[in-house]
Amino acid sequence: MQETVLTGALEDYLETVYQLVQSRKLARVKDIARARSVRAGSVSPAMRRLADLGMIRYVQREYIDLTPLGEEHARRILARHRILTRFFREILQVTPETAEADACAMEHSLSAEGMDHLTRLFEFLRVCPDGRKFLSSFHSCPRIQPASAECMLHHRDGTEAIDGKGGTTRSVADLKPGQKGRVTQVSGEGPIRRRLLDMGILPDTTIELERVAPTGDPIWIKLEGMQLSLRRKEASLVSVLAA
Amino acid sequence: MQETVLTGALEDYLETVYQLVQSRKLARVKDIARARSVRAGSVSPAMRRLADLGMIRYVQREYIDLTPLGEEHARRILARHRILTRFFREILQVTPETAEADACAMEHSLSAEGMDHLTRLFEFLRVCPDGRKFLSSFHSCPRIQPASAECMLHHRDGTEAIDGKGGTTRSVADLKPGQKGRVTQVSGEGPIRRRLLDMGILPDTTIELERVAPTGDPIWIKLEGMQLSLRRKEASLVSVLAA
DNA sequence: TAATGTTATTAGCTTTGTCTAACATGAGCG
DNA sequence: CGCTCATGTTAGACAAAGCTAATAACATTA
Repeated sequence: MQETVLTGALEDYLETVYQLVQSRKLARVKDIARARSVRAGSVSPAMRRLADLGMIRYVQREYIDLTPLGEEHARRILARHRILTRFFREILQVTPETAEADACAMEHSLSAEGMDHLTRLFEFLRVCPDGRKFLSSFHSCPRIQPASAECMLHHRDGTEAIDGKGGTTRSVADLKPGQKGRVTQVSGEGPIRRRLLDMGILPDTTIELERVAPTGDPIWIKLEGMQLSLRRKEASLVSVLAA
Repeated sequence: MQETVLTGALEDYLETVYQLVQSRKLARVKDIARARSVRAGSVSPAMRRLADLGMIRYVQREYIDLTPLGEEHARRILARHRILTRFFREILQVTPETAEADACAMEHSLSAEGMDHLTRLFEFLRVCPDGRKFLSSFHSCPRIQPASAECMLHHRDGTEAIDGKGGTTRSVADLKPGQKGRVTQVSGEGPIRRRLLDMGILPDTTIELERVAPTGDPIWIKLEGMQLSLRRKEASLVSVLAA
């Protein structure tokens, strides 16, 4: 009954124990090992540690039982897991396996505040009419699931909306050296899009064109204080609002 | 130049090195240690491992430099960090420090697919008119920032919307033993709301009322195959659509 | 009762990542 | 030239998690 804190791995064990106790009324070392894809030899010491923390009642070689404290923790972790999985699946629409894996990784690290606000976002998207409308236009966007061309129009509208008082939208490739622009949209698909995002090019970041190679092809930009070089083809996919 | 993979900690070091090189043109062990809040003695071996992985050029006692490979990795990690931070701050509106901490924890574990879809969601919310409209109603909701009562109306509408063909909405406290309901809304604030969420009570989960104590106060429910007990006061905050 | 098989525990080893404390190196100064 | 100080490196310890292999404790079966 120490006053140490649960590590991620211990939280996982606790969650597993809870699920086993719920589903088949008993948790044995062997089942826990199988559920967590770990050898039995790793489970015993983990159980001892959980017992030291006052989370489980653990008499060697007998069945494992949660204390009220452990049950409370386990439920909290499981609830986190569930809402994260649902967020990834229902809102972001990633594949179920990825959703599961990402939820697993996040459930131990996300702050209470982040979790709380994410939950509110989730509820809002599912419950509020604005949210539901948004969600359906998000999910039907060709960028996520090829469907209608409607969304591209939205994007064009969006540019206007960000724009506000009618600045000129152009691509980074059309800026002149020394000119700055605020990113309104990153087009492109697949690896090329990923590359642009990997460089930190996102809506509402400011880009300054530093210089253009004599041939016109590699283009050097400055972004959040960093120099980067872009192919002309890449640069043309980034829409900016000249500032 | 091994073919091992970067661990989370090494990614953090790499990110730090990149930022130091960018901001002050040189990365020394001491600066890295300070930036990461570790002792210098922990940095040296980490640098050696990064060098083994071909991420940095590292001559002992001299300044540290990124290889093109390392630079690519660092940029990707940093971009993840930035978009996660922005998502937490701008979309979820958590406090800046929490946003930073949560982004830090997630940047190493989130899958490429999850990251990609999250980025699209972010862009959509910032660029698409539906998204922008939704976002502003989300942010002005009294549950996030006490403001107008407008959102509660939305919620009421939302219930209708989830409802669809006009079932009866009531609170869990009003169900009869054996009756089931689908959660449409979780009201309440602060710890009591947190407790309900910690038990896994979310929109669109199914709850069955198992039994009610003779006095009427503790209420036992079944949720995702688990038995839970609720105070009457808590149960009355959960709206369900009788199924 | 003895033999066999399943399950749990333990001991010993590995990796990662941290710490402290001792030691090394080089720069600047007296 | 040699001292001192800031900075880097190394060695040794420790904790968390995992693995394997040996052993212990039951349970079943012959």
